[in-house]
Amino acid sequence: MKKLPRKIITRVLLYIRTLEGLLKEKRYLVSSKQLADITGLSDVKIRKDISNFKKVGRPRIGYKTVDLKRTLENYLLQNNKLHLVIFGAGNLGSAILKYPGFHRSKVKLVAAFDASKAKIGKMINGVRIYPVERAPEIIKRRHADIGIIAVPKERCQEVADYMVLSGLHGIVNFAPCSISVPAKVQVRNMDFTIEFLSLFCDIQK
Amino acid sequence: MKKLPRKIITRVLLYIRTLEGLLKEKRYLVSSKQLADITGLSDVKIRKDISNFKKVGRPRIGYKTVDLKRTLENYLLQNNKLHLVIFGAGNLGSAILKYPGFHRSKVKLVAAFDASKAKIGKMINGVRIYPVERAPEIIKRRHADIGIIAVPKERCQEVADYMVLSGLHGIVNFAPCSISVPAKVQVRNMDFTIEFLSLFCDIQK
DNA sequence: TTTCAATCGTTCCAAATTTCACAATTGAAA
DNA sequence: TTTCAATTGTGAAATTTGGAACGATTGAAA
Repeated sequence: MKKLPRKIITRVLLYIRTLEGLLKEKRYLVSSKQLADITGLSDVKIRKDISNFKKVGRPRIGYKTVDLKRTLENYLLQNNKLHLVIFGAGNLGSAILKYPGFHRSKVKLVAAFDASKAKIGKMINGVRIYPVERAPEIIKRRHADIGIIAVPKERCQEVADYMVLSGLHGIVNFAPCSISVPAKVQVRNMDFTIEFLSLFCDIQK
Repeated sequence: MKKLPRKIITRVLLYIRTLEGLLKEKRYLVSSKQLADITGLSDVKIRKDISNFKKVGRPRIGYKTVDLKRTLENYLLQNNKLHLVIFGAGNLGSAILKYPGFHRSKVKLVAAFDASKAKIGKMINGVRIYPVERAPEIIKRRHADIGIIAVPKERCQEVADYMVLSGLHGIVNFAPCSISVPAKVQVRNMDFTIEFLSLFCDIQK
């Protein structure tokens, strides 16, 4: 299948999260209109996103929650599991380690790395903290795909370089700074302050 | 000036953050190409974003860092300061309270609210934790603009309702769930897991 | 059985966004 | 002084995204 734009992928993941929620409430049928009400998106957009996969809805009825979820997951994740590692086990790192995200079965944080001797060997939410030097070895052994940066921004580029060296192909950067990496490595930046201010600008006018 | 689309606003905030960094390194001139290298965006896009404001660059020379930063800030923030409150002072809430974002002078977290008796009265990073019931009063007194949701998702909608009731016009939701609010209230969702998985999908193909 | 209302899937069009191409400007070097 | 290379700013083309319209399908009700 053709590669989908990031925007659609992100929305589809939101649908999957929403479908998980509906399943917990034992709602086994759902229409694009209902999904639209929950997510705040338009029903047409949702149908169009879904139609990128295969015909799975039935007119007049809607979608079977279970089937739709499975269809979206199959196309997007293809039975693969995401193995994450995190650099930095401070306040933010610990919070991410304990983040109760959806889709536990597909996403697993497999190791944390920290420079502080005092933290090495400790566990947070079932994940062991290792010295940074062991990152290349552990990343290879655990087949980690993506690394999270949760270190102070002064260390950000240095850690990013080390992540690339260790063989990671994706980086989610929570530090409020830009990093420079080879083109083959994908980066997502999560700067809280930029989000706050951008919302602020929106509501000002 | 005409209201800019959110995408441009977000990028301009990134430029401001970048310019702050350059100033710290005493770099007083910068070209769109250099900004492009740092941020990973294209130089044309950067010039076009900047041209929404006023002519501030000089051909062959580039932009004066200080002037460009001031211009962007003036148009976007207009000397206003952002007052934030946060609901939930658990792991994630504490991490946000300690987040070392840029632009400290314009962004201030003024109060935290938590349901746990044990936390009331404590301070985190200079911010006092209050009982949730005092939110409406404190939000009005401190002129808070935006509220952050950092509570478990089971409490998410309930807290969102309370935030709207308290007079907030913007919500940044860190819980992995959707919330329903009146149209006048703007919401930004920050679901870490969706970010991780969306990056994962990108690097898979 | 026929009609009807709800809903999906899709085509076409409009709007937003990005990229391209290039004229205009400017300091530096010949 | 003249030329040149670097850089800005911008109009137009290209691409992407979102929305409107609508035919097709389907179970329910008359």
